[in-house]
Amino acid sequence: MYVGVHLSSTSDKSTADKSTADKSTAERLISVAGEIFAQKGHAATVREICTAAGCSVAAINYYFGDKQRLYVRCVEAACERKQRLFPVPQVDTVEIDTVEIDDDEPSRCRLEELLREFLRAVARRVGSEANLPWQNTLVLREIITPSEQVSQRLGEYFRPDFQRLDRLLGEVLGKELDSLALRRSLATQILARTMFLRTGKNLRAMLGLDTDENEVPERMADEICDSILNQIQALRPSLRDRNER
Amino acid sequence: MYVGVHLSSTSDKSTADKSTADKSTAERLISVAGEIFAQKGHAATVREICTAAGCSVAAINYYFGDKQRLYVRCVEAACERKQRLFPVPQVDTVEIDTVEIDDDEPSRCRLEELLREFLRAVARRVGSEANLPWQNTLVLREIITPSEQVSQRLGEYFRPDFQRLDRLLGEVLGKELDSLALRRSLATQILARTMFLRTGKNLRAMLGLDTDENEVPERMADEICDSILNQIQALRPSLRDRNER
DNA sequence: ACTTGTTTGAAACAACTGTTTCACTGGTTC
DNA sequence: GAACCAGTGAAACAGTTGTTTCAAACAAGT
Repeated sequence: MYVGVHLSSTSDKSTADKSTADKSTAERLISVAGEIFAQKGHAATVREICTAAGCSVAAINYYFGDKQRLYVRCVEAACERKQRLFPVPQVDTVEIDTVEIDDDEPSRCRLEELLREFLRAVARRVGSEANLPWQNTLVLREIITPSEQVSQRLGEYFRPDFQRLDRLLGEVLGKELDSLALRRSLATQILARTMFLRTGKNLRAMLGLDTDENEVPERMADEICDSILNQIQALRPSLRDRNER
Repeated sequence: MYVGVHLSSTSDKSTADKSTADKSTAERLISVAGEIFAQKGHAATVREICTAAGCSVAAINYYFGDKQRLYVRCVEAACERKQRLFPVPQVDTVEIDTVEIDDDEPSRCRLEELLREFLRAVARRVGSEANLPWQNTLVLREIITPSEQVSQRLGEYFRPDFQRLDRLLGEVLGKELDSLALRRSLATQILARTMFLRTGKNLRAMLGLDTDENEVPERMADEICDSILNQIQALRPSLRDRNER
């Protein structure tokens, strides 16, 4: 019977993933299974996973208990790797609190640069397919058709970053513009355009469009950030008039 | 041996779908299989499909040849139903061509209203979960992990609508602002925020956010349209100065 | 009634599914 | 050496998979 203690020796290896070599069997299983699960979902079979990982079928039950728990572990590993490889810049709340919220121009510029760095970080996380070949696909699958066991765990991964974005938007808006509805509207727009960094590639391929040069995540993040800041600017009549000199 | 001529009698039934009653076996199979495929992907089994459809397992091979071709038929049926139930307003090119492209205010208003109607239509298509319980999910699955046989067929369904959006954006921009890069940028933004009408629901549920009242597709389409028009407006310095009186 | 072609249900098919068992490594500790 | 133990491979397990077969049911035309 599986008791679930074998993985304690593998999770502390903080080295980057080598290509299916010199990794432990459990690590190889996760990366190989993650890729196959991303492609085929639950239709992936334990035999093709183990053949690709170069081990016998007994390994899955030995290390993870059963196929379902291997799948859950793959999603968790995907989130962990996304966060570790592309960490969101920690918004120092102290730094924010010391900034005066009124129309002080340089402090607002500082806040806008923080938002830009944040958007670049999450754009890198979603858009860099080379470093995350299957992780984003697997997470996207769970977003479209959530399974009970995984979705709440995914929520725990997303929530802190979302709250950070929400707080950041509130600071950029300033106290006379800030409102829950406006923050949600802007955050929704950001989430949508960020997710499209991943889904848009396939959609463009379907439409037969040439993959444009905006593929670089930072480039797209800047476009999103400029768009958001312009929309906020348009809501600030006093500042706009000042710039219209 | 399956010869693929049985469906000719079912495709001309243009009535709306009744709930698994009085429909032909092939139609019941498509709607039931579509729902199960949307939930479980290719992990769905022919037996659970046929049990839900109330027929024997032989029916799938009799009407569709095999499971894979039933799946392809489900995706096609999803696209057909989406287009039939929520048709995109046919932009009358004659009407557009007769409109002068210069800064004539009422004609530009007319073009912007055409864009708004277009965005509302595609928002209804993507956002109305009551009338399309599984169709959008199935199509989204194929966008994230495209299969060779289906993706090009999906492209043929999407392309005319996308080209119509592209043309419409060019007209709204006007000849002095229009450019391929700008059109693509705006179209990308629109596609992203439209797709999020569907994916955002699950994401909000994961984040524990209360489902806001903006769920109404038209409401969201108007928000997108206003945002797009404002961004275009910001690029038109002459007009903005005129409105700043 | 008889023939015709279409549709269905039950059973059977081989192949494959996830999981378990068990013998057997290779290494460590007494 | 002997005893231990995490880790592995090969085989076997019962159950399920997609597909096929075949006889029966059915409606329609002659």
